[in-house]
Amino acid sequence: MADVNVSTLSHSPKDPAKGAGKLDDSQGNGGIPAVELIELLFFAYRDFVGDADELLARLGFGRAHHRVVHFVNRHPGMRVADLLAVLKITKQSLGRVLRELVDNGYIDQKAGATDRRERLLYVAPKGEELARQLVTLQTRRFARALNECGPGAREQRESSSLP
Amino acid sequence: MADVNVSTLSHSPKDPAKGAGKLDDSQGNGGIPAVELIELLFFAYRDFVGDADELLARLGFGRAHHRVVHFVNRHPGMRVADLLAVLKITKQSLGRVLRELVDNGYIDQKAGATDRRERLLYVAPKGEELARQLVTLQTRRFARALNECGPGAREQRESSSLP
DNA sequence: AAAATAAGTCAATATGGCTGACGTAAACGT
DNA sequence: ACGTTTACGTCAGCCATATTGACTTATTTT
Repeated sequence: MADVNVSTLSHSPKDPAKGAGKLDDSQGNGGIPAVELIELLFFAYRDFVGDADELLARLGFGRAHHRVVHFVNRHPGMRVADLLAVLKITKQSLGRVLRELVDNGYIDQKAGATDRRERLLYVAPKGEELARQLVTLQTRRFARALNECGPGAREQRESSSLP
Repeated sequence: MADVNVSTLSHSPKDPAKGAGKLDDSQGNGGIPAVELIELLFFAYRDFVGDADELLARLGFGRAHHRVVHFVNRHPGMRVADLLAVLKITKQSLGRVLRELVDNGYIDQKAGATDRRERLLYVAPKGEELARQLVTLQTRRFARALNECGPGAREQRESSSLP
């Protein structure tokens, strides 16, 4: 499950990067074609989030719950509006997820001190523990990914996994 | 729409990184806490894919179509099985998306030369043009993101957008 | 000839987004 | 003090994308 692979497809007659355009290297990315960065981001996100998915599924949660727990853990006392702005989803979408987390004791809500319309969000102990486990999982994957990106990683990648 | 922001939330009483664990720095990530990398990946993916979504929506397509066009463009002649392995979805999920792309003339299928059960995938001219446009969009965003990550970017980020 | 493989398909289901409409409580403005 | 705005919640319905399971068709392998 660790295959952040890009280049080794069994049947690839021609391949040569096509007219894809490179990034202006003045910013210091090592002249990597943009297309490769794009793919890298796709694979990173796919694998990265996959690990956590398994743990979450056992609790009956999904990625949406993950994101909420994560950000509330990182920014205790944030308002619902803040969370909406960060996630860039609608309040209706958030609503379901947030309610489940509150009902199951992962997130606590408190009315704001100065403005009592606000519902400030905090992780309950249960939620903090979950956040910790998720971060651990993802940190491990990051460590593995960075290992593979060390010196000589490129050659390694060229000749690994996939079909 | 360029806000890859993390740290500036209006109501954040306490914040101090909590017990999150840093990556072993032996791999040369600048000692950035893992949690920040995790968030960075989330924001990157969210914004990154958002640009393309608009263009795709106008064609009646979604992210799934994007991924297919992208990978087929990158690896012409790949088999359906290869695509499934790369995307890590089921053939039923791929089926619908692929059919739409073929029906609308973005993707061509040819029976394999040696094994005629295989349906080798190629982008049609229409598909190549779409892929080109999408890469251009994403490359632009990458360029912008890298700009913001240049020297001094950290301080900039601390004092920008969000609510 | 039989078995395995590549692909396609039907059907049912779940998740996580969305829009639109509406309700409630609290704060703000004039 | 009253009307407006804000923060949040919720009902209802829609859509895109993913899932599992069962089955078909063609073709290759054994």
